[in-house]
Amino acid sequence: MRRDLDLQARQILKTAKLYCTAGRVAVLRVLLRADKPLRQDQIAKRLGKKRFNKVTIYRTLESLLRVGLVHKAFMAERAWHFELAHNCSETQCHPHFTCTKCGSTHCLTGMSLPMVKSPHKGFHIHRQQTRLEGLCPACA
Amino acid sequence: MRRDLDLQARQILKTAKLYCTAGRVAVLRVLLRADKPLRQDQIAKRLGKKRFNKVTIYRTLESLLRVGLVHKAFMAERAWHFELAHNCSETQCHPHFTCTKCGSTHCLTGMSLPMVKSPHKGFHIHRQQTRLEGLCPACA
DNA sequence: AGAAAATTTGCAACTTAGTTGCAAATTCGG
DNA sequence: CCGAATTTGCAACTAAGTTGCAAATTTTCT
Ligand SMILES: [Mn+2]
Ligand SMILES: [Mn+2]
Ligand SMILES: [Zn+2]
Ligand SMILES: [Zn+2]
Repeated sequence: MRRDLDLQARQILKTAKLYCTAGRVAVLRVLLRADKPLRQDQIAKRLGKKRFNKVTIYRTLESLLRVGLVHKAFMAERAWHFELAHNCSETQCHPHFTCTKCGSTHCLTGMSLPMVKSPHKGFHIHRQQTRLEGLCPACA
Repeated sequence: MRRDLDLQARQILKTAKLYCTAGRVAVLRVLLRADKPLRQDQIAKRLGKKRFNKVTIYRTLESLLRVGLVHKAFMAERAWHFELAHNCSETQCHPHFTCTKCGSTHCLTGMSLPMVKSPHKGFHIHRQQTRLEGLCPACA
């Protein structure tokens, strides 16, 4: 049902009041299907036939970020990782688990951690993000 | 008491069985005095008179990382940030707070969050790291 | 539909963080 | 002080991300 995905992407873009362009639809489709945060080069690869300039991909992600559809996820690597924000609440993104052995990363959606409460006077915490390290099922 | 700091750095290096070189002592001194994670260029600046090649600084940090004296802290920026690991437990580094208004980052040492427990079967969590966003006392 | 306005795209050139190979310099252990 | 082990600086390189601008596309207006 890729037609479905396409329609979904277009609908999302329309709702966000973003121009519905080929690039945006394609990138959004990739992100809708992704199960973990992706780098721009990974997104490019998954675009397959539909090639876009990397600048375009970055700018597309930027626009999706701007309207809050996408988050930059917090990885230990050099490059940025992007993912849809739809598994995140107002105050926290779901935790990400990275296996220290095989390097794979998993989104731990569905678990919400207790919100940290400000310990030092005067700090107002709006959002929190947690990264976990350890061994994944395959490596344990 | 900069002589003190120097001696402390040398002692630390000796204990870690690392060659006690000018570069390492200098970088370690900077980190010992730092109150937040620093990028290599920030470290370089703080070295002041004592100039070192940036490659040397990166390699120095690498060696400190190798023996666990230093951590890469988790920032939303492009460049890596380093800090001493002495405010971290075996299972978690202290949380870092970044102000969304002024951009300043604060180490929230002294608060230990409850360790996340693995929700999905098979995941073994060894370490966790938390990043907080909000308004700092000055900006609130 | 057709035209004008607004936005996005590709390209090429650029910036910056971090890496690598290698020869010269430094550190350490005896 | 000597020799082996390690670190350093340099120069060249890689890779991620950015910028300006003209051409192409999408949307809006009539
Ligand atoms: Mn995720
Ligand atoms: Mn810290
Ligand atoms: Zn694994
Ligand atoms: Zn602030």
